[in-house]
Amino acid sequence: MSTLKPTGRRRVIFHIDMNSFYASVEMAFNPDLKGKPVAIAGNPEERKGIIVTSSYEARAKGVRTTMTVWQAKKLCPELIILKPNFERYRAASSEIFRMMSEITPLVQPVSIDEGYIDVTDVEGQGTPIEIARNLQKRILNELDLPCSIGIAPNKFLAKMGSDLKKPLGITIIRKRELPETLWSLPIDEMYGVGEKTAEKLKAIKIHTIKDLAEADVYELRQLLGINGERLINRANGIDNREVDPDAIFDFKSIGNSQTLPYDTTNLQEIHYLLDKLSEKVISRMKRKEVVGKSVQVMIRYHDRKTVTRSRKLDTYIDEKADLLPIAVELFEQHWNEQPIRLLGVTAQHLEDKRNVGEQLDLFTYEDAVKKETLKQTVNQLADKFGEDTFKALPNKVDNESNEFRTSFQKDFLDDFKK
DNA sequence: TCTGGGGTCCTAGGACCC
DNA sequence: TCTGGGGTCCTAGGACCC
Repeated sequence: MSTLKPTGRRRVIFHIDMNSFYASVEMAFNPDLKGKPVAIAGNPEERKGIIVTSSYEARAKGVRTTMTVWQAKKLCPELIILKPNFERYRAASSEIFRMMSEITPLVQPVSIDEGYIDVTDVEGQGTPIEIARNLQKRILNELDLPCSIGIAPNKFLAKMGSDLKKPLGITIIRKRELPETLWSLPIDEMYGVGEKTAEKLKAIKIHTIKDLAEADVYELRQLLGINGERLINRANGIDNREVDPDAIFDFKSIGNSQTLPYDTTNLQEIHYLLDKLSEKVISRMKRKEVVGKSVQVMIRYHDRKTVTRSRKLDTYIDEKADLLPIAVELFEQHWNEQPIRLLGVTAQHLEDKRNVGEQLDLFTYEDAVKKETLKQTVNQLADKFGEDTFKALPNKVDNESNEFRTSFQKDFLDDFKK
């Protein structure tokens, strides 16, 4: 019994990818930087300073994302290093997405600097290539920012396409041209294949996307689980995912983490950081009007070994007074007393506050009724067994009252549904 | 002197229920 | 008294992406 998706329909999807986005925004903001090696680094002075983005001039000298600042400077002594300016990037980003949404409402932002649009049903704006050229020109002329665009019948191919020509490229990937456009690429360059998967694939003689496209489904399922099947499909140009404009609204977790300036075992510092992180998480939750039902703490030790510990809650929370004690408790229960490099606090199982509002009331009401009923039950049982027997048989009472409570809950919920 | 901070999705084992 | 197997939830970890 499988329900077939409405396939067969040819779609035209763009993937728009901004070229070295943060560095480009800085250059647009300060044209003196143009033509120079520029890099954006997390915290340029501290040990945790790593390169987040760099200009093409810096890349030419070997500067790469995730390098430490001191490594990058060794390769390129004249490198201009800037602190990230997120307000600037967010402002530029929302302008870009606004321009996309003037083409079609089917815009799906993926991150601050990339997104998909579905132009299948766009009319009166020219051919897909013309639409892409106009969008690219507009972003360049009005914002002074370069981007690359991939045009394809699905998201995966569009994504691969936008990666092929940088900066300022437009690449069309047609399904019938896969052997020429995609298959010759090494397996590491495929979206969805990271370091670990590439290693596993190479071990069974899969080196190019073509090798993957022709691989045995059963063998790959053994090796990579469901992902193996998916990767084979993608290598063959199959990807039915829709462009979903609402995807950004149902996020599933909100977390903040921070690497300490030095490894520590100092409880005061640790508590201070947990407090700060919890505060950030809560303030973001409030801004997005969500509540969470589970809390996770992440501890990274000196040797980068990372543990996560989480707890599911009975109720939804969105107050620091509720979050912080749980975070602290989780930390204290699971810290092995080794020096700590990084701490993180995350709220999970998020729900829209408005959707949960009624449920919150229901829970409170239910709890109240439950307590009252339990009291009655206990009294009834005391009557039934006699006060003395009752006290002597706590287990029996617990079982009886639990059974009663369970059946009561069912009735209550059934009633509520009507 | 190596390696940040924000996420999503998948897997696997144990508990628990039927 | 001895017993199978499926489904779901919870927790922890890992892979991947930008």
